[in-house]
Amino acid sequence: MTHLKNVSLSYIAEELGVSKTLVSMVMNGNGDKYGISKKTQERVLKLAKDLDYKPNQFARGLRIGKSNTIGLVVSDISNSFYARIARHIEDYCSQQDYNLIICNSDENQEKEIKIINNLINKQVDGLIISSTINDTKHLELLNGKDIPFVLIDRIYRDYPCNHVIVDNIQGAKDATSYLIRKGHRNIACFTISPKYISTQVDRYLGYRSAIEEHHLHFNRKNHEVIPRDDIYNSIFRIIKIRKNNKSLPTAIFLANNQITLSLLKVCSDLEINIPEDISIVSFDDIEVFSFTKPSITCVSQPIESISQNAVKILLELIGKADMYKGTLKQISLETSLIKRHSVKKINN
Amino acid sequence: MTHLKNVSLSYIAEELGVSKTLVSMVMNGNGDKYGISKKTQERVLKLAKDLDYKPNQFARGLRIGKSNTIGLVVSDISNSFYARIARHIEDYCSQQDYNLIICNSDENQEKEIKIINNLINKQVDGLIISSTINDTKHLELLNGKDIPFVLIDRIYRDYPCNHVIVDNIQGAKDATSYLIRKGHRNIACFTISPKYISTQVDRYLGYRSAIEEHHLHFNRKNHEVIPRDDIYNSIFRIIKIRKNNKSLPTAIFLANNQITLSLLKVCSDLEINIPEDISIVSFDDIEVFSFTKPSITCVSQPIESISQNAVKILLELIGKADMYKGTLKQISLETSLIKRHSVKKINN
DNA sequence: TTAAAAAACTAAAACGATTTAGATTATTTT
DNA sequence: AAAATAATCTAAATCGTTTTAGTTTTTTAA
Repeated sequence: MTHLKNVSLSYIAEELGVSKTLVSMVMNGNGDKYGISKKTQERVLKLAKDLDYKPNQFARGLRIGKSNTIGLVVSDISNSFYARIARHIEDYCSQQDYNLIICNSDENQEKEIKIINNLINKQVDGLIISSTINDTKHLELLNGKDIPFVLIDRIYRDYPCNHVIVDNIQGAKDATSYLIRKGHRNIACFTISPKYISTQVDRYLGYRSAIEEHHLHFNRKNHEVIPRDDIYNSIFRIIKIRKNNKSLPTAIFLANNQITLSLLKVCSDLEINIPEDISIVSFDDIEVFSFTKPSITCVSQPIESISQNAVKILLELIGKADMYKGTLKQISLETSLIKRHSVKKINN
Repeated sequence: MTHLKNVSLSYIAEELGVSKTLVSMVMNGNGDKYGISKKTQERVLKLAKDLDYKPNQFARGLRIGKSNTIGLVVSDISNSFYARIARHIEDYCSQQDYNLIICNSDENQEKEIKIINNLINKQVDGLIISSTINDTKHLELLNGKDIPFVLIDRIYRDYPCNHVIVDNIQGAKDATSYLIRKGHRNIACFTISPKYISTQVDRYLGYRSAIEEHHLHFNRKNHEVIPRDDIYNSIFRIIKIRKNNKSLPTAIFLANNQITLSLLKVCSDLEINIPEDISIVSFDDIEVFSFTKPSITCVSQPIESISQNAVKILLELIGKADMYKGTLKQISLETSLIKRHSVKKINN
């Protein structure tokens, strides 16, 4: 393979004795539209193929203002939930000839702002964001620059925009109701900080609503917000104190998979048995949950559907920005309760 | 925030009544070098900041031929091992102002070729690849086009190039020797297809070398290659037959984490207890392994170091391609054996 | 045979940055 | 005050596409 200088439109045009306009038209499949003769089209296509011509994306992007790249912003791609989301998003993107730039915000607001600016700067055609930010300035920025985006997983109650989420309220309600049906009356709920994140708010709401609908006593002290940067220790403290007090709940609804993992360790360290001493239901179905002893009953999110819908909406927005301007695409998907072995039936 | 037309160099230049050459120089931090007066530099910087000027990356890329983007090719980003690799690679990249495009090959050779072509086409500045391909044509292509790349995880014995791997032979040897030291004499080894992948070859070699060094009887039948697309069933069959035959080994060295996960299920389904009936040591330390009952003894790879070294080498190559031409950067890192509870001591 | 219509093609501008090769202006030197 | 030098700054080409507004050539119609 000889190492030719980069093959450009002009080079092909020169070789064939035609204009680069013509070559461009043919290469973009518009030969017929512009009335280029079949014979010429074939000549162009043939040479382009022989020379392995690849249009320069910088030049193309400069001219038409599109990068065919979208950005994905999540807190941590190594978190199994986001890893699977990312995997499916990449699949759907690549099917549509889009590439995916993945960035991690680490639940750090300034970092996320930086990332979004960087992605704008990189001229991504659109963004899929699971945002950790408390306000909506970043979204206003995107709207101001007419850059399409879709929120996933987490949303803003008072700033409507395109999103694909899961019905967290219902999911949490299902989980809690299941515990109630199994005879539990004293059920705690652990959410994770920062507490403004919509998923955590909604899951708490769902938990609470199940408690109330079943006319159980609602005890404010049964809700704990676990600080994200010290999960194990804070759970350890909470459980230890309650154990000493003999005030352990009979069941806990865990609104986040990281909390659940730490709780498992804590229980093992404090010699508390699941589900004999405490029953648990977790949000998210991560791989680990089917391998633990006992395996964990949990609320499963339709990861593939979240991903597919997010990409679909985003690409539609990118394709015809004006057409969708003003319309909102908001999707809320159902969760499903996966019953395993972390819940014990109690007879009252 | 008024929605200005995109701010360009020329716009800033016009506003200030200077040339865009000057603005470009200042914006690239070359004001002093080209003798632009401090006062002018400040004026430029100030206005650029006020207008939130962001250089157009297409234009810049077109001119200087750099995208500040690198591509990462792995088989599956949702696999916890690669998810963590990706996470660290993204960290190091973003620290150096590079973005990361992640692609999944699905262990499909044609797909990987397509991906690499697409990434070349996208003008990535370099690639980090964990390749699934059997030959090296794709690498020759990259070399032909002078696109720097670094292989991770998997390499080609007879096609030397830059790489960062782990000493798989030693890791497997450590694992197997540990089993031997625990009194095991009949040790099987399960690797995963495709069998040409260097990691699997090397781990088998390490296993074998431990057996031989300890003067144990080497039994060819103790090595099984599990087909990647039917892991559970094929392990099920193997174990079931051996169980019926009473020819189960006392221990198995599992050269891949997916095999281990399936084996756990199989053992549970066939009511074989680990480590009482069979001891196991796995390659890779994935999160699950500390949560299973029993927890899994395994060979852990230094994921952060692999990632960091790969990025470091790649960025050096990108920076000064000619300087490194001909030199090879090859790094082999040490693994460590993490002792948990999946191995039983046997008294002979 | 010539004008009109249709078919096939093209020149040149534009996108927005970088960079080369100079031009202008200010300051020193003699 | 003229010449030399230093300090600032700039015009224009360039990267490789796409696209607008044509032009040229061929065919058809009268």
